[in-house]
Amino acid sequence: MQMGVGCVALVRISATPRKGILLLDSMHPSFLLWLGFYNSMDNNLLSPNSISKSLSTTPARSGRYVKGFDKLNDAVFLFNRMIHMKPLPLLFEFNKLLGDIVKMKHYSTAISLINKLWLLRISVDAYMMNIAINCFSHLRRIDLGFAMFGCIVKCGHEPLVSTYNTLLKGLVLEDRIFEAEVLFKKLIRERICEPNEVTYGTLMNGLCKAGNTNMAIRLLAYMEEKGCKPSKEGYSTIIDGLCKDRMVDDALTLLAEMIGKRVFPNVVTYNSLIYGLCNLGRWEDAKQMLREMDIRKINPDMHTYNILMDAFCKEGMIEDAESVFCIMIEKGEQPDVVSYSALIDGYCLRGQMKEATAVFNTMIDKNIEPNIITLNSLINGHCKRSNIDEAMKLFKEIARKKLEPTVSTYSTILYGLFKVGRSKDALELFEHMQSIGLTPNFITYSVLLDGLCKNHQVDKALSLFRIIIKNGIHPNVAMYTVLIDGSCKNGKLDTAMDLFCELYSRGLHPNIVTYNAMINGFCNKGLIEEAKEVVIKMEKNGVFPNSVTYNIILQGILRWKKPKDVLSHLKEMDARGFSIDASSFYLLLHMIPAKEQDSNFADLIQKLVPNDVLKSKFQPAK
DNA sequence: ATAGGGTTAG
Repeated sequence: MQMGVGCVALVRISATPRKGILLLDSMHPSFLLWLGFYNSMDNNLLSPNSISKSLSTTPARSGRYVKGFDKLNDAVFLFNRMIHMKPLPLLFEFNKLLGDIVKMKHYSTAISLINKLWLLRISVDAYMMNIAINCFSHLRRIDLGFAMFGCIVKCGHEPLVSTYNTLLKGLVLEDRIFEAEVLFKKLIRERICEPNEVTYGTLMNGLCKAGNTNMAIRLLAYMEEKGCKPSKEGYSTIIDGLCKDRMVDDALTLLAEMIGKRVFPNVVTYNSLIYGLCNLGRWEDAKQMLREMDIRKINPDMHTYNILMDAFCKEGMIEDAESVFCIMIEKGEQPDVVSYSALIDGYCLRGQMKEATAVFNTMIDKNIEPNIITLNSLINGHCKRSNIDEAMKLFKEIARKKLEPTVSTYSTILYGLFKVGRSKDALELFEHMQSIGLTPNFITYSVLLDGLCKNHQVDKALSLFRIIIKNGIHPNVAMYTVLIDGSCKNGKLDTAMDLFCELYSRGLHPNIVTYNAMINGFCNKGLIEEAKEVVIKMEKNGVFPNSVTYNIILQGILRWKKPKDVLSHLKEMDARGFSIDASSFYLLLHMIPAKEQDSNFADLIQKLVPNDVLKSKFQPAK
């Protein structure tokens, strides 16, 4: 745990006699310089004349405050006037103004203004300290927050619980949950302060974010034991964690429990539940939540509408999402970048790039700045349609818009490049993403393995697979399936069989796709009997062959010219209700000599070939 | 009086 940094020790700070008020020694021009803030910010967010700069920039994560430009301008202007008023306005006036600026998410501006007070040797109180620490947290610089904390301690002031809460929140925002836990335990063990419901709530949120909802639930029980009554925020945190873990019924139970204890849910609580229910496709239950909100006179907000729009779009129900879009406007909520992004993603998932682009243009017309997620969706849509040029155009647009590409951006582009066979470019991009400090994740690796296999670079995929495992990634069935399929299609049946065994030893279970890949491997080698044995084995394991399975075997029989097996296989397909796909039909036409096509065959084929295959000009699928 | 906890999009 870094409690303050070295440079703080060099700072001489003197306190005014009044408790809770800090005054810095005038020898130092700026606390930001002491804290190394100017030097350590790479993106120039805070250069010495940052106030004017931050006036001309909008916060990176939201386009919502573009309209707040004048408000920010006013706030900064007022602040600067207040500084020179005599007598000086009360600190709480400054704090209120700073609070407004923080609400507008102009964190570096707020820090600069506090710094200005500091420079003028105007005393700063604990509230203002909390504001500053909070701003550092949002800028992902909790190290500087701790440095500031060091200042407070240094001049002999007792930090408040809220100060610790703010520090905890900063750690949570940087995913440093372990350190947050350490700090929390230290507070209790050394009796530094009595945690309040905010302290517990912050830590519970951190635990949920780290995937440890169970521990968060235990903490909820613990705080009650200690006589600290959980607030609606505390309950909502756990409910949200449970919903994200898809344990929505447990979340609903907790909702009943909190109401039983007369802690009443608000719109945030319901938003989490609606998200969780929609995510499981429990539309009726989600509707019930909306009805309950209505009864409790809780109005849906922006998040509610966005959650619903997103859920509909993911289900391909864009028309319903558009209805929600209209309703929210009717109810006086302006759709924001999330609303538009949800719609864009919905169209992209359906491959309707014209429509997606139209929505994109609309949002730009409405002065709503697209963010990286919006662009990622569009890039994904173009990649899915194999339109890598359009995808690349947007990829370049990211830098032009001064946005930061994410790991997902790269994963998506990698997918697109592999899809059109540009594996060399993909591998270069993979190197590039790492060189700019982005760590590939599970999805990146999955895309890479799939791309390499589909582009006949199975050996590369296999050696990468070993590296991935060494790096601590736990492969799933899909990864194994990709490699098994790739191995089989490249004639490496032995490798495929080894992978198949390995998958079992990891406690994973092959699915229908895995089995089909293996069956295909045997068929490609002419080992039709072995392929059929796999079918028996998979049925024993509770995975049942599908139409693809039977067509793979049929094609194996046809390729390896075993006409005697054809009829019996077709009869089995008929018995099981499977039909002949286009590839099989193509092979049937070309490989069965005319004299073999007796009436028996003709009838069966007639029966097993669906009309759409007959009409498809008999082109093979591949 | 002013600060600090929970919700949405790839």
